[in-house]
Parts: sequence; C-alpha cells; structure tokens
Amino acid sequence: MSKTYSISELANEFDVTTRSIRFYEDQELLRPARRGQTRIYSSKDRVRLKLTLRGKRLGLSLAEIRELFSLWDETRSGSEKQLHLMLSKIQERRAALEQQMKDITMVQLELESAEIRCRQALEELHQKQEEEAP
Amino acid sequence: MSKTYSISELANEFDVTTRSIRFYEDQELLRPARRGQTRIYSSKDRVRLKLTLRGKRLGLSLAEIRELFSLWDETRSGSEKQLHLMLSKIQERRAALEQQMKDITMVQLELESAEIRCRQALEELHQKQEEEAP
DNA sequence: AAACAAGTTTACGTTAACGTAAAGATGAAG
DNA sequence: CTTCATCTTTACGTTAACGTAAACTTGTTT
Repeated sequence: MSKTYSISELANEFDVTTRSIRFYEDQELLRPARRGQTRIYSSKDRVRLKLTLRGKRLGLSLAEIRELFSLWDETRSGSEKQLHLMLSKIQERRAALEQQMKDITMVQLELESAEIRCRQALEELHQKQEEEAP
Repeated sequence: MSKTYSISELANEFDVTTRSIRFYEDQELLRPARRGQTRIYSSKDRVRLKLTLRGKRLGLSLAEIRELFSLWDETRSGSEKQLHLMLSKIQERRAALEQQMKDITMVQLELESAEIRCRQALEELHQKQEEEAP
C-alpha cells in the first residue's frame, strides 16, 4: 500500500487551491482514482502535479504541459513515425529552454547592475548626510 | 541624428503584431515620440521592446515587466526608503530567476531522458525489422 | 439527531493579452 | 485628383486559467 493524498493535502503542500487541482484534472493533466466520488491521489499523481507547477513557473501553458506529458507517456508505445515526431517535439522544447536560459542570464545581469546603481545611490545619499552634519 | 523606427519595422524585426506594440504602449511599457499622430520609435524604445519580449519569454506578466522598468528608471532619483524597497524587489526577482534556472535544469534532464527512451524504442523497432527480413 | 468538516458538481464571473473589424487621417505615386 | 499603403483611434470579441458562490453528499464528532 503506497501513500495516497487528499485534494486538500496536495493543495496545502504545493500552495495551490483545490479549484486549480480540479481544473488541472479537467485539462487532463491529472487522473486521480476515486473512492466513491472522492478523489484519491497517488504519489504518481503528486509527481504530475509537481511537474505541472514546475512547467507553469517556466511560463508554459497547461496545453503545452499536457503535450509534454503525452510525449513522455507515448515514448513506450509509439510507432516509428510517432517516435520521430516526438524527437522533434523534444528538440523544440530543449531549444526553447536554452533560449530561456540565455534570457535569464541577461536579466540577471541587468538586475545585478540595477542593484549596483541602487547601492551607489544609497552611498551618495549617506555622504551628503555626513556633509550636512559634520 | 540617431536611427528611428516605424511601428511595422519593429513588428517585423521582432515578429510581433503592431497591435501588440500599441498595447504595450497602453500598458506604459513604451513611450514612443510622435510626428503628427504617427509613432516614432527611438533605439531606446527598441531596447525596451526587446526587454519586454525577453520578459515575456520568461513568463512575466506585462505588469511585472513594467515594475522592473520603473525600478530601473527610479534608481537614480529615489529616496532612501524607495531605494531600499527597490533593493528588496530586485532580490525577489533574482530569487525567482534562480528558481527558474533550477526548474529549467530539471526539465532539461527529463527531456534528455525522454529522448534516450525514444531512441531506444526506435532501435528496438529496427532490430525487429532485421529479424523479419534476414 | 444535529451540526460540522471536507468533499463534490454546476455554473457564472473575472483578468490578462491580445485579435479583429470599422472608419478615418496622411503622405507618396501614378 | 485619386488610389494606394501605412498609419491612427475606437470598440467589441476571444481565450486561458482560474475565482467565487450555490447547492448537495458523506463521514464524524458532540
């Protein structure tokens, strides 16, 4: 018997609303089991949710995330044509991620330089204060 | 006389619609000059647009991007209180970027492993083909 | 039994980021 | 002059990703 989770347990752990979790299921990102009408989440479901939120932090739409999931799922069962299509989709995503890495690096540099400017401005303010009250 | 750009020049260069560019202006991300009623973009405006699109690729909302711009703009003129607020905002952003870096690394690993699975599945298919026609 | 907590479905509302269409101004080309 | 190409404003439409509220079921605590 591996561990299971209620919807609110997951909602608390990952700091999202139950509404969102149910919505992700509606979008076919999750497929929890049921006991009666109550949803029961396995640790696999939990991983899916984690991956979903990770994708969101990268700015992916739910549709794009779903596509990645089905890519992964069909890796085992695909035909040759399918597999080649998957490979190209995977390449596409990897290229986008590399672009994002570059973007992040650039923005980090800009923020760093903004921080330096900020600290310099602060120093100048403090020097003026010393001049006013010697 | 430094170079200027029309709205459609920028739209072509960055592969966005003129509608989007005007919308960004509406959201106060751009402030192009005017000749008559026609917009004229300086190279500074062009940089702003480039930064805007970079932010979008990272999943930032236009509001967040605007906040970053005003942080940068006010670095020179802020009061001490303002400057400290800016520093904390900058830290916030840098932390988010680091998280994003980690996320990207994870997803890259997952894609890599999906690619390997994919290639293995292809190899198995080809081996079967050889068995069928020796 | 009554109340309470946690879950459910259904459905309408909201916000961001544009798309799209209509109607007009402006300068250059035929 | 008129016919374009490119620009403009105004305004309504659309999609994604939920928020919010209402009404109901189910289990358990008092």
